[in-house]
Amino acid sequence: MPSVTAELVLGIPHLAMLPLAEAERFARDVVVRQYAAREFIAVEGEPCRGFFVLLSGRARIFRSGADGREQILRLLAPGDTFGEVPVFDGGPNPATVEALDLCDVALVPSAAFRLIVARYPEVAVALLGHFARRLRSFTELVEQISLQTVQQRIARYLYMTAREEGVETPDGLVIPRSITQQDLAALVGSVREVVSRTMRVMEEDGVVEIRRKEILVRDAAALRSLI
Amino acid sequence: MPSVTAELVLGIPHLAMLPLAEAERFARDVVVRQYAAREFIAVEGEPCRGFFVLLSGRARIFRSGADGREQILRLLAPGDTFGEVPVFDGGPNPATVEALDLCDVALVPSAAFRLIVARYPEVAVALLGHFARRLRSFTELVEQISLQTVQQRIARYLYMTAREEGVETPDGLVIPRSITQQDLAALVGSVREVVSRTMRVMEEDGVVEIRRKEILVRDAAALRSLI
DNA sequence: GAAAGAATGTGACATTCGTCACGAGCGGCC
DNA sequence: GGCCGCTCGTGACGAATGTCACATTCTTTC
Repeated sequence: MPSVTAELVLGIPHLAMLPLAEAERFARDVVVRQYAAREFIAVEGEPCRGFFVLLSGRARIFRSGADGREQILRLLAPGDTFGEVPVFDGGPNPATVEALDLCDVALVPSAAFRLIVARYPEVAVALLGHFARRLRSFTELVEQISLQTVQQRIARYLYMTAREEGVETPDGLVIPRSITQQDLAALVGSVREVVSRTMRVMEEDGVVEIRRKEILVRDAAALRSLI
Repeated sequence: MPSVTAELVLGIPHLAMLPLAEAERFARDVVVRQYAAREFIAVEGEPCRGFFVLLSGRARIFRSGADGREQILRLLAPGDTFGEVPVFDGGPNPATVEALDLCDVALVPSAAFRLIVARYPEVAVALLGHFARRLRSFTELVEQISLQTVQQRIARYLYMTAREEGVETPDGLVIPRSITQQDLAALVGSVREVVSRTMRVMEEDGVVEIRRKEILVRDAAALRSLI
């Protein structure tokens, strides 16, 4: 079991305001493990052992339906936490978490964490803020899947990603392609083929340019107007 | 401004464990108002004034898309609370809340509530549990809308409602029709016509019987197997 | 540098689902 | 009792989207 430092604990979003002594005590309970690409970090329906912090690598949280189709609920980047829900409602894991790359993951046991939450109101308030933001983003996701077309959802993804990760070039914003079309489809609630075709149409309209490893947003305003 | 008693405050789910003195102090900040059927209690995008408790009547939380279609996120019954999200993430209302009946609603101002949360860890923990359950149910909603057919979603609604509110009769469980087909459609992410037709099909298959004011579940097992 | 494995592009097709239009039933409300 | 408004039923239609099959391109591995 790798040893965990107090710095790592203080680096966990919800726990940044812990006193150092408490962080050191707490560090003894935290376990770090590495997961290979495609390995499951948590599985839907299984009992919860605690909540997780993604230290490095990327992962996806998804649910899968009867026919094998999947819906991604959230993509995880380093620093993100997940698995808080079952810690606080006592149920099983609501979804499956799968490593996309090689991932380092810290596991914070439920019991220790709940103690901290009850003792440090700042932690509880930080966590409430986190839950609130997550609920808000679920609201958006439901609206998009239910009320918007696939093209609108893809346009939104591209527009948002371009704003967050886009790199300026003479031709427009370049988005490094961080996920496959398969995953993009699962993210927007569709299937690979439809995503491929939809992006082609947007390319023919001169809005974007689909390249192998990146996407060039030629006309951000036009992209925005599709949403 | 109607006066509010400490008992009412202690009856609010998250606040049940407050000491009486605190509840009495807190009661002075709470405001009760009545809303007519169809009146908006909160509007998407507007700034948040606090969180609400539905004291009597029923209401729906929904988002509406460009074409006027609506997606219901949650149906509210007496005792339910809503509007907590913007209190804790600082954003505007994420959705619109509309009274279905004549409703009595208590408004708990943000500032007073946040103070209580910071001071009483039990309140914070209760609230975390509440948020966690809501996140879990959103997970279910997303999966259903994204991965299941309209028939499956309707079957699930009928099955769940029959279990919760159904009354045993010789012919099967009777569900009082508490919402219109329009609202049922908005709840499962579809449109009225499709809901009407789908329920007809289920009726022809002998699973349910659609009556004017109620729905009879003839064969609960068959209903379950449709999900 | 082959060979295997991913990821992607694309055509043809099936089906669900949403849209439009209209009629019927029921319940207030003067 | 008769006019309205709301809810519901239903047919016809079209569009969006999912399915299947297969070719192509790129990446990784041995």
